[in-house]
Amino acid sequence: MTTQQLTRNQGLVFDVLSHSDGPLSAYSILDKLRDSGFRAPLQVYRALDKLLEFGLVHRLESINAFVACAHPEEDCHAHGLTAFTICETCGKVTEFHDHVIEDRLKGFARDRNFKTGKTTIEIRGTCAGCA
Amino acid sequence: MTTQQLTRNQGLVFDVLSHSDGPLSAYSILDKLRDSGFRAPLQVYRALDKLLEFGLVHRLESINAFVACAHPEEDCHAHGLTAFTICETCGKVTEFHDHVIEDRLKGFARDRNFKTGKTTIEIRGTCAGCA
DNA sequence: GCAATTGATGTAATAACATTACATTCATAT
DNA sequence: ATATGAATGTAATGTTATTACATCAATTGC
Ligand SMILES: [Zn+2]
Ligand SMILES: [Zn+2]
Ligand SMILES: [Zn+2]
Ligand SMILES: [Zn+2]
Repeated sequence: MTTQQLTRNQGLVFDVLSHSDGPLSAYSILDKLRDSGFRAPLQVYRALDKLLEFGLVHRLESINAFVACAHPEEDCHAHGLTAFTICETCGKVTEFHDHVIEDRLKGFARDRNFKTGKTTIEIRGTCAGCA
Repeated sequence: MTTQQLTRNQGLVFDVLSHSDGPLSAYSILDKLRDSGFRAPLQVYRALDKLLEFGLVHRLESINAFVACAHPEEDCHAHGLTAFTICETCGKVTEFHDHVIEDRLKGFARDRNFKTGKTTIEIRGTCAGCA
């Protein structure tokens, strides 16, 4: 999936997210898109659902916010597990992939016959710049 | 912290959570405590804040719910990082601790001078019983 | 062409989750 | 007894997310 074949609403939402320097809530995305004709939360949530599906956007569960993928040109899903650091001071989000952690979690799930769906790894704290 | 020195509201909330077979939202805890005199969400949230602080309860960020710690007699905070599997079918939650993952995340944070606060690891999927 | 299907959109209403603000009560330490 | 800090009661509000229903657009099969 590339950014080319997005619908208008999906493209607008992705554009807002990828030009933001931090994660945004669905409602702040909505506010930024009022001038583009957005009127209701559902317009944002529907676009986000698709962007998440395409791997162009990530949802940060611990702060109820959304962030553009750090490498949307690749298929982020293909990287396997994605983990994040989230600075609680400046909002900066860093995305990373760790195969050791991934294997470890896979092993734990396999040992217990737990069928893994989506996995969340989020570290909240303070980034180097804000320390 | 043991369960002895809890206030009335904290004790009631902990009791509801520890007798539940799955995680509960703050509002469903509230509903279960109406007969005990609870009237407002804040009564639940305040008790939960303390129970989280004491390490008697965990918050599941990805489902906006709370669960009693699997080993409240020990100090769960002392175990370091806590990770969860969450069955999306039956709601069953399993808590586990993995030092390899913990060290790996610590290393990542240290390398980037990221000061770690709270870390969330949650695997949503299907448990063995529901497969 | 034209119905049928599917995916996307617009809009309103509502549900679910969480916090702010302020007054009061309780425990306990001086 | 009184000052302090912790806990509580209550109402109002703020924030996040979904349901329901109507409409529109692109695609497919005939
Ligand atoms: Zn990504
Ligand atoms: Zn920062
Ligand atoms: Zn625990
Ligand atoms: Zn299950």
